[in-house]
Amino acid sequence: MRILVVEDEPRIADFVARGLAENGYSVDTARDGEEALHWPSVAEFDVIILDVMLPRVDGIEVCQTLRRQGTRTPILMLTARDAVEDRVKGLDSGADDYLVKPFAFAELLARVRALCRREPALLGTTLTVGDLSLDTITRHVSRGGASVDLTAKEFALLEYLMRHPDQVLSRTVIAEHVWNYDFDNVTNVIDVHVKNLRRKIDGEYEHKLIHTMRGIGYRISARGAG
Amino acid sequence: MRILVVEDEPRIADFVARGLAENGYSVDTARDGEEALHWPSVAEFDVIILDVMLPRVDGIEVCQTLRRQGTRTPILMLTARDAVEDRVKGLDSGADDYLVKPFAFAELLARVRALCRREPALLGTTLTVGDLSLDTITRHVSRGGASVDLTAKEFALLEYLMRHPDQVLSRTVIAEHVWNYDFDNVTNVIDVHVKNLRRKIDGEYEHKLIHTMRGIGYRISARGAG
DNA sequence: ACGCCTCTTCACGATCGCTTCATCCCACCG
DNA sequence: CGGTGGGATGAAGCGATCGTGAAGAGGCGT
Repeated sequence: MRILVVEDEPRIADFVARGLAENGYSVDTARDGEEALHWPSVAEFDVIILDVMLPRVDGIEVCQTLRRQGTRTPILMLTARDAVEDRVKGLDSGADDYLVKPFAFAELLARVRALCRREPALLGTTLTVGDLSLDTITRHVSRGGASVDLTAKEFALLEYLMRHPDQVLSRTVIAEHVWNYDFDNVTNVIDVHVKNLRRKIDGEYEHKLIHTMRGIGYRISARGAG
Repeated sequence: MRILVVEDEPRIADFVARGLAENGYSVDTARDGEEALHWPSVAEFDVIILDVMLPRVDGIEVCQTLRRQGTRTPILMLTARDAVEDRVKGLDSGADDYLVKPFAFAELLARVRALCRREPALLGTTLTVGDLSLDTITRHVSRGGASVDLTAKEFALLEYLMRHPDQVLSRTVIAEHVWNYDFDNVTNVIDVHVKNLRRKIDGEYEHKLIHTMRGIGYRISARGAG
């Protein structure tokens, strides 16, 4: 899950970025509204966290612009504590939720999770493909009852695949969601991680779940072909 | 449904009590923390609404005392709007939810309803993970019968871990609950305390309970891998 | 005021996993 | 059936992260 944090104050930006990274998100940051709007493929983020008070172009304007461009990415707005108007304006401008500064990180995390959950209508924290299951909160992964332990990147990759089952995901798309922007797409990092994932989850099983679509990308599916 | 409202300001107390009564709740009120604690059979309420700012004994203290006495009644805490520390402290001291003043009555009502629906099994007195047990009231910790003595921070850390077994907890999240809000997240205090906890708890045992999830955080679990 | 205990800080070494690279394998093309 | 290009694989480098010992800072009771 990729998140864009738009925040001018470095301390807060760091605090948020680090916390999110620890919780398995790929994070990019922008220091002002203009930078946010010029961010390449801004639409590819899964969530955008937007401070209202920004130099140059303020958060509400950024939000409006994004919505006008057709971006549907969930936006979480950070507002000053006593500016009720901002909250209203924020929601009116197309934000999905707001959080009043200063806030506890656990609160931010809870709201980000809620916003992520929105897309896949699936309730609960567990993703399932065949006999493979992955709990997004406890980070527990098991296949056919046997638990599997994964590294951070492996988990992020598998989670992304499992959020889009039966769907062919190109390397570019995967890179965009599992890695952050300064990703060097000439390497075969993804291939290597896929290989390691396979060893851990498809390893000894007859019935493979991760499939290669030559020249296109990867697909996770309980069905064999398709 | 019986509700205890603890609030010193008469206007707010009246507003809340009256509104709740109109919605079919039986309401009692206390004007300060001391009165609240001396209320006969305080445990018999279905919900307690507690202002943080109270004369004599403040809300957080009341909350802690109640929990220490083994009261499981859901507590909704009313906090001032800009006091993040209060929110965090409130939740840590055993409150189930909080509401920032000023609030809309409809919101209060919604939260009270949510708390009534909740099963009160949440705050048992002893937490258990494998052969490790921790009593939140007596503050007694033992592993496999042998008692272990911990320092205050170690206890707080272990309690927090044990309240979320099998779950990976990031340092940011741990810091927020075990330390207070102005925590410097560049140090490795958490690591050090984890190390000391391990020495006391996992030390000589073959079967380790505290696991490191590299790049993510820590997890306590009776199962080996997670 | 003193000493003890706990919490915190710091520096350093060990470890782990992400990434890179070279090489091998295989599917699909003509 | 052989060539080609994309994918798989194993190993190794390196940087980030974690564990650890020791020492400083601060609080508490005696």
